[in-house]
Amino acid sequence: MQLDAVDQRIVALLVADARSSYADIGAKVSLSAPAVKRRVDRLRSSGVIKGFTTVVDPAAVGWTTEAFVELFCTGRTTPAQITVAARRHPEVVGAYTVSGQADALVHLRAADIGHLEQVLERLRAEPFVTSTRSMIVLSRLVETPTPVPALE
Amino acid sequence: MQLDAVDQRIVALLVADARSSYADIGAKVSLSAPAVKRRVDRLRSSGVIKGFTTVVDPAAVGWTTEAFVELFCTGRTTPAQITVAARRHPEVVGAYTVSGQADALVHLRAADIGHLEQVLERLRAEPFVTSTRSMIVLSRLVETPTPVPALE
DNA sequence: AATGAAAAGATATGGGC
DNA sequence: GCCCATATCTTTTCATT
Repeated sequence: MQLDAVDQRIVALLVADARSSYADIGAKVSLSAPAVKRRVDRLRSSGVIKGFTTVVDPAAVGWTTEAFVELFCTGRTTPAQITVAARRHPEVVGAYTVSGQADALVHLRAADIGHLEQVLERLRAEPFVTSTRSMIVLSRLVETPTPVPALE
Repeated sequence: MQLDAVDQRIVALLVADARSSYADIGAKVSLSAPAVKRRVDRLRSSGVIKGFTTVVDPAAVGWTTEAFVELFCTGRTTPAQITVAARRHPEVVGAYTVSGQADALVHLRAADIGHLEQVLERLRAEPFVTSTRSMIVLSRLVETPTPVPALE
């Protein structure tokens, strides 16, 4: 789908605050509220906007530990297999196939180090995983949503 | 701040859809709309809820390339220095200090490989960076918000 | 301290143009 | 795309537990 400059600004405003009213957005992009809503509906149904979510402080909900784990897999492993395995574990918040030495990179959140160790054990028990290399997050410096070129 | 079971369910519902109405949430947690609003206000002001955002398909807004870059830094580098440097680049969507060989891990999104290369050059030009190791994302298998133990 | 009911104002949403 | 009408939602006030 092709986005014009107004669509991009609407998306950028919704990324900044998903609960903005259509009227507020409209005031900023010089459209009426119904016009904004129609664009947002179109952006949603076309898949540009995948949903609206809430940014939660992980520590506040009891998840204080975070890690990135490189997976080294057997030769015949497919991305689909990794996906299925990753989705089995609610602690996996991100998973990517990557270039370089590792085959995949998995982003984990866990309650504490004990929980993390347990998830790592479960991951390493997957039949296609030959080895892993973990980076435990010491501090989260930056974490932002996908930037949208806003064309201000 | 201490969250009770109802707070956790409210947070989980808002993570699933940040635009749910207070009445809808209230119907699911057996509270009136004003009661839900008061809890959400409290969760926001206490920092449990950091904000509401929109999940965008990066490809749809012109960002087709993604990478994770390990940074190796000089001995005297502080997390604050890395934070400042990372925030200078809008392509940095995540940055973390980590245990292991690397000092930091940076998550980048860029329009294309050329753009990514240019960002990498800028990162490597930071005075405290001694070397980098890049993993280019071949496919995004999983990407979900922080899970909230929902206690259903 | 937290809740529900009611009321007022703001917003969402569909139809007509 | 806009304007309008109505349904729904948000938010404040107030009384109750």
